Amino acid sequence: MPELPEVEVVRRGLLPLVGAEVEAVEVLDERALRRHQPGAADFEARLTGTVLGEPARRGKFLWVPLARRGQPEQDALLVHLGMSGQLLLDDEWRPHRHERVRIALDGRILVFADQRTFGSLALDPLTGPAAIPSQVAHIALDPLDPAFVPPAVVRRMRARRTELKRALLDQSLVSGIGNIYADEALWAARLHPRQPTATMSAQAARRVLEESRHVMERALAEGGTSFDALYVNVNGQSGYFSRSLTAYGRDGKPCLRCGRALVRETFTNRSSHFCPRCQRLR
DNA sequence: ATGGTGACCTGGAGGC
DNA sequence: TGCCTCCAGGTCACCA
Repeated sequence: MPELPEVEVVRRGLLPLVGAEVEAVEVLDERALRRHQPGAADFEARLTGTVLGEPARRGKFLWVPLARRGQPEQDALLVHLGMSGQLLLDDEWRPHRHERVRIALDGRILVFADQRTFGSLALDPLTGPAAIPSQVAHIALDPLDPAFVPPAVVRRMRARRTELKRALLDQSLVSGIGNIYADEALWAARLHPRQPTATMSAQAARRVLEESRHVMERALAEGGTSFDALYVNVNGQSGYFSRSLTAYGRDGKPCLRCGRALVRETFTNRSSHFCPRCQRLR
């Protein structure tokens, strides 16, 4: 499932396309444009003829600024991979399972494929001094962003009256963390997923943010995580990182620190995997 | 402000 | 073998 590291791998895979001009766009499944209200015809018409700028990312959102010849960048091609989205870059077109959108640029083909169709492309205006797509404006900085300031996030986190895992998954507090890396970071920081944020120490809050950054940096170094081969990076090569997981999906297996069997609990419609001995409520 | 739930989807796994 | 139900995930809308 694409979380921050996987999205960053895709962003890097798009770098060779900077300066490429979009020659043709074909939307094969309009559900891939759920974030683009005006619809497929508008998307195809407005994307065609643009020149790609340098891809950027915040959290799990990825975007490519678009320029028209002689005009400044005002819009971006926004990409959210959702659960199963892939961007595939090929020298020639070949059919692909779950293919939703095809973009031809400078002799190459960029394919957006997405089995579960939770992902979406969109054309979105760049807004504000930071030139962020409007749909990303409410998304907080992620732990890998150079502008990420841990003490500020610690303050905001402890001011909330909610549970820690809920806070980690709240993209308006800190972005890029999904269910997998949340469980990994909580295990590494020895914190219980249902720890109330209001009663945790500032030190504990700093620790879990640090571990979030660390686990995602490590995943990035290994090329991203994948579980069911749905996730493929921009060149069609599968990233596979699951052997490095210490908590997620390991319920019933021994904790790698203390040996106690990890447990799985469901809340907020999600599974949490944690060690009942190492990760106590405080 | 916060929590809870459902909607959006597909296909793999497991039960019978 | 086949049919059925359940489950996974991220985001957002909506209601309490």
